[in-house]
Amino acid sequence: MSLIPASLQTSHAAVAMAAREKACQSCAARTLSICGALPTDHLGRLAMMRAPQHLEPGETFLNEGDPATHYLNITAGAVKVYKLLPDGRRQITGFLFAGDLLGLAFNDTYTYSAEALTPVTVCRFPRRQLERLLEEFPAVERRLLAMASNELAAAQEQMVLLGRKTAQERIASFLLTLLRRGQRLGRSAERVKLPMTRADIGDYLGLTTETVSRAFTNLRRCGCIALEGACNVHLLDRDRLEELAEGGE
Amino acid sequence: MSLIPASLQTSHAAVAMAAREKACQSCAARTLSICGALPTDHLGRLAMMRAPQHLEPGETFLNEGDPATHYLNITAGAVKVYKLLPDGRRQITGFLFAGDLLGLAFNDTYTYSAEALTPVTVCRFPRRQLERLLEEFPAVERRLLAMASNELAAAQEQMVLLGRKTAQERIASFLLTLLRRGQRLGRSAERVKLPMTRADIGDYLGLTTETVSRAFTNLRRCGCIALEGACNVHLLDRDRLEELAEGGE
DNA sequence: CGACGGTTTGAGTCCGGTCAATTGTCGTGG
DNA sequence: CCACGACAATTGACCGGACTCAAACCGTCG
Repeated sequence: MSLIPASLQTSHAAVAMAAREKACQSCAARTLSICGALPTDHLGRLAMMRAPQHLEPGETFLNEGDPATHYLNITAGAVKVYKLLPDGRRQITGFLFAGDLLGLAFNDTYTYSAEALTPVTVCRFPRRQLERLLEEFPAVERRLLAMASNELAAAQEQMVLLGRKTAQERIASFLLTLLRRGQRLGRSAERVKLPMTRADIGDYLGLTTETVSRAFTNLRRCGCIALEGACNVHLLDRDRLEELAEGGE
Repeated sequence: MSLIPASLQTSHAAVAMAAREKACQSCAARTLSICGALPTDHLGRLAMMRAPQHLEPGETFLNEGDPATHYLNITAGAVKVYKLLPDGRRQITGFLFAGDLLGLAFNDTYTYSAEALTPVTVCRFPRRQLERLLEEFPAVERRLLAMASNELAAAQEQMVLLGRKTAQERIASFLLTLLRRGQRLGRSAERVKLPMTRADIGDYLGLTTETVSRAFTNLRRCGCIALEGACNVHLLDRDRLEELAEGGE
């Protein structure tokens, strides 16, 4: 069964269409996280608004201060979202992965920049069109509200981390958050992949590269984790890590 | 013109009704911030769901971990919202004032506690009822989504503060945020009232009481602010304060 | 292989935390 | 009206965790 509306199926050359359909089916599948119970044909319509866009690691595809014209749905890869101070200090406000939506927090302009960490695919939804869709399907709006609520709760958790936790606790919390997220997507229960650099982790946790590295070393020495290269973390003692993350002893 | 639906007007004793109507009219007026363009009679219905509730300073009226049964609209006074770590470290995630809504970030249980800073009035809206109303009036939902978006943007700004700013910059930012908020409510453009203690400010900005106090003293010495008692701040040099807040020199 | 970027480790410094004492503020009651 | 007590705010002295600067190490890729 095709997800593409009939009206579109006949309006393009068959070859281009086939490629496009393939791409957009996967886009549509990922887009489920936004659409919830949206009828299939409209889901297809949403996914068809734009062809997915591919980005290389290091590409900045969204700039703080630019007019906020699109919602972006990450359909593959990992992304960092950050804000800068005039003197160059940087705070990463979040890492996004497949299924995440970018554009929930906005005004007239984007209030953050976004950069690909790995090869990334995104679907760009023009604000106007999506908003028109919202009027038609309140269920989508409900879904967006729920997502925004979750983001808010996560942001508040991050405030606790940034305001009150030690370096050690921050790293432990960070690893556990990534682990939980991975588990929800059906990944391993004890292995975490870090697609970002130590500097990125530092900018996310309010630390420096060096402090991040030292904290990893400590966790390794105390037997909580094992590092397999710099980017693969094996969580050996999750319970202990949970304690450390909340300041238990 | 009464805001109370006719069905309710006849279902209670006249005397009780009069008092209740008076209380709820003011509640309804404040509730505008949620309802936007909601038809008047339904706005009244929303406001009537519960009589406003009065709270004394220091009263905790919402506990992290309790089942999330209500949305709360602050109609008067000031409130602090916070999260605790097991060992008692505290992070205040926000200060709320008249017109603010509590309950946007939730799951099954509240993820934060809330305590009155001053005498406070709140309107409690049962989740279920409000959600039923949302289905009837998508405009309200749109409004909630917009509020959540703003909260998210503010939360991200706070992450920059907590992760990357110095004590001095945090205090300057804090004062300016309060000032802007006050201005939007039609208050003075150069005076800020602080209904919270230095310890509260510290727990909001990720600092200690002492550091907060020292930062105020510095700002006073460099001529940016004047303190009139501990709770009234006169912003003498707003431009300089803006520079300090963003790390300009 | 060597070059380059990222990571780890070490040595020393500093901002903000801790502990302690003093001052200020406000409400109460003599 | 002032004295008192309680609590908040300020100030000072010292300390320590995270930052800074610098060097060594590692893995990847040409």
